[in-house]
Amino acid sequence: MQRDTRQRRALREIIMTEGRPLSPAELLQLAQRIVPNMGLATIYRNVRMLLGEGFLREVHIAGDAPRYEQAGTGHHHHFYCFRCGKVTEINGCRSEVNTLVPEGFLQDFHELTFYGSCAACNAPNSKA
Amino acid sequence: MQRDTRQRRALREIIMTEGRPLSPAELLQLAQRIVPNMGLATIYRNVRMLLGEGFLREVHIAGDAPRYEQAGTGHHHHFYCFRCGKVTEINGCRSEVNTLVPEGFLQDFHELTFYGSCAACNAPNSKA
DNA sequence: AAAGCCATGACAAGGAATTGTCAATAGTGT
DNA sequence: ACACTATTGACAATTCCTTGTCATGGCTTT
Repeated sequence: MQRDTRQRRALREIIMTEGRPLSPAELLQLAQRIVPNMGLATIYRNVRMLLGEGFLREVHIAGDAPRYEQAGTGHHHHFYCFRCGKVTEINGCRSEVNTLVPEGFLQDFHELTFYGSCAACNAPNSKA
Repeated sequence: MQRDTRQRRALREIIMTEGRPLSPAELLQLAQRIVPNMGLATIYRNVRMLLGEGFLREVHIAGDAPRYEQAGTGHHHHFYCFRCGKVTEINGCRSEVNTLVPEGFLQDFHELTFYGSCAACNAPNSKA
C-alpha cells in the first residue's frame, strides 16, 4: 500500500498553498525548505504518482518544462512572467473565444496563456 | 554574405505554402521532397537564421517541440489536432480575452490554442 | 519492539532535441 | 571558367530533462 511520507506531504502542501503551476525544479526548491535533503528523483516519482491519482494536472507553458498544479480547480488560464519566470493562475474565461473555432473542427478544450510582467514584478518596490 | 541555397529556398517555400506552424521534423520531411538528402542539422541552422532575419516566428504547442511559421501574418491562434498531429492556423481573436488580465499585470501578448480534431480528420472519408 | 517492504537519496544511465565538427560541395563575384 | 568561402551532409557530441538502480531509511502492521 501507499505510504504517507514527509516528502509527499510536503509536495501536497506546496501545491495547495502556492496555487500556481510549478515545475519540478520549483517544486524541489520549495520542498527542500521542508525536507532539506530531498532529491529531484523523488519529485518526479511523486509527481507521477500524484498525476496518477488525479491530484495533479499538467500545464504546458512556452518551451519550458511542464509544470504541475492542483487538479479540479475549474477552468482557468495562466500568466507567464518574463521577469521572474513564475506562472500565475488567471481565473475565468470568456465564452467568446469558442466562436473562433472554424466549421468542422471539434474542440475538446483550449489553453490561453498571457505573457508579460506580473503584478509583483511591476510593483514599484519590486526587487526584480 | 549570405547565399541563396536550394535548401533555404525549399524551406521558405514550404513555410509559405503550408501556412501552418511546422516542427523541425515536419520541415525535414517536407524539404526532403525537394532536396532529397537534406539533413536535420541544416533545418536547425536555417531555422535559426530565418528566425534571426525575422522571416520565421516560433510557436509553442503543448509539450511538443517548437514549431515555426511565417512571421508578420498578423495576430491569430492555433488548433492542434490530436489525430493527425497537425497545427492549423485560426484567424482572428476576441478582444474580450484581454479583460481577463488582472489589475497590475502587463500583457505583452497571448497565445490561445485549441485542442481537438481538425476538419480534415472529422471528414467522413478521412483516412485518419 | 520487530519485521516487512515501500519510499528515499545519491548518482548513474537513458532519451530526445539541438548543436558542433569537418571534409566535401556549390553559390557568387571576377 | 576560376577562385573564394558560405553551406551542406553525416554523425559525433552536448545539453537538459527524466528515469533506473540499489543500498539505506522510515512508515505500518503485528
